[in-house]
Amino acid sequence: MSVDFKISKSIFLQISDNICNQILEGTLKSGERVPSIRDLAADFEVNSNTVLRAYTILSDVGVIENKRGIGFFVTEDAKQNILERNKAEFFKTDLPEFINKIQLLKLNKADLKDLSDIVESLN
Amino acid sequence: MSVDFKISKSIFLQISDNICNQILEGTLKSGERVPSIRDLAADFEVNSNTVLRAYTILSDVGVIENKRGIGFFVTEDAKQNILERNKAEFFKTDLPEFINKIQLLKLNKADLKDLSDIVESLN
Amino acid sequence: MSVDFKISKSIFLQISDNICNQILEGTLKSGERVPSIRDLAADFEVNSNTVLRAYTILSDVGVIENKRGIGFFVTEDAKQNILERNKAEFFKTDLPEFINKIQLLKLNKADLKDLSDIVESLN
Amino acid sequence: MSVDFKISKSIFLQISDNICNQILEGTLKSGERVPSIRDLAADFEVNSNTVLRAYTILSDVGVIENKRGIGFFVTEDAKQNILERNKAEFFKTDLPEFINKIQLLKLNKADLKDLSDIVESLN
DNA sequence: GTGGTCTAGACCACA
DNA sequence: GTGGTCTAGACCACG
Repeated sequence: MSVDFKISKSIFLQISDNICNQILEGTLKSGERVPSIRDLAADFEVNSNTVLRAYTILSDVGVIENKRGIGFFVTEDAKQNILERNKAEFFKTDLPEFINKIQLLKLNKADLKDLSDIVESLN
Repeated sequence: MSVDFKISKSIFLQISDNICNQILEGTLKSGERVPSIRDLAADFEVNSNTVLRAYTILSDVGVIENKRGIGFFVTEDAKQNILERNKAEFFKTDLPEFINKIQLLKLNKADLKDLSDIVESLN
Repeated sequence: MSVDFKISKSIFLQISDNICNQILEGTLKSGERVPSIRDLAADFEVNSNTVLRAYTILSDVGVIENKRGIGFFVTEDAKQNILERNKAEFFKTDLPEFINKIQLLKLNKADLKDLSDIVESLN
Repeated sequence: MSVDFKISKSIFLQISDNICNQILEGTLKSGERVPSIRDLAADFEVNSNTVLRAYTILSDVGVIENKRGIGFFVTEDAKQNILERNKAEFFKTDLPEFINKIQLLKLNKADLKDLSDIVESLN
């Protein structure tokens, strides 16, 4: 695997996002072991400390947990945990900022047709 | 004025955004003088170098212009200028990311009712 | 049995403490056989090397002894032995640290009523 | 300053404890700047990453906060914050374990006279 | 000057 | 084998 990291965001955050997304998508399931720090560092071609940092953060927020000497495992409530955090962040920050931009830029309905269509197609 | 800067974004960028927003809102009009670097630094309780950096960027993109010895002034086409830049940025980055988040978080119509209402009320 | 090990202390130490406590409580008596390494490893869901390490330590300090091919047994003077070691450790380390904490946290008599009652009820 | 760190505990934890204790003692007051990472690293003769780690933890728990480009400062509610955390930990873990040890070791009143005296002298 | 990120690598305890 | 700590040092953005 060769991964391109964005320059605008810390690598360790991109790694933790990557793990979270795999959990949300179902690629990684509760109880499953995530790759060892060394393996993931090799895959991503980064320093193992960088992966460790990502894993430490995910541990702190209860998405993965360490079984000593064995590795890190996805927690039971990882998925829900991630969704809750991300939703809270979305409604607190992303949505207001987005609405603010719409109004500041004086966009019109036509500009946002794609968005409307997508929202309309939701449950 | 006591301002809370976000940790995730450079202060000088937040300051230049602030000026741009004031121009978009009409608080600052073409031809008007923007606050002196010293005053704004005092207001925001930041280093004056930080304000200078924000003003330099705004000068570079033609939103304000320096009249030596007098101060910085909002250019004639500042508003238009900002709108163009921000719109391009919005459609290239903000909108796709926003849509992506909606889908990752599996939000439903009800979650986004506020947004829909606002979009619906546009021209 | 499913046991929660603390993260702050080695598992093998927690296992040896567990055995010692059972001896102090009388659950395990002198001359009795302690669980086989395999059984205990299965009970605790740990690697058998980890149990072996705990047993090795307990053997070294004369709390259990190995009868080759049969298993580990509680020694005659296990209880006495443990008490002496633990008391020495208690007065040298635990008690001073505990007192220090009481003072740092500026606790009052009411906070420590439970403790006082227990101490008062001793011989 | 030459500091002796205990081998049984991570240096970065001992550093964060050290800062907390200075705050509890009043040596460091709310709003004051804590030493720069580099300075403290030099004082303690450790790597600056080690100090950074200590400071990061203290930031995460709201004991200090970063003013970008300037340094770390003790938060308004640092003292209360530390006391609350430590007290919660004390009543949840330290006290029960301590009481448990008293009983397991079958200590008597005489053994704990010092402790009793200290408790008795509290408010 | 400040802190923040990342690397390379040593060393350790633990399972 | 696993992760955890620490070091030394480079490089960066920011104020």
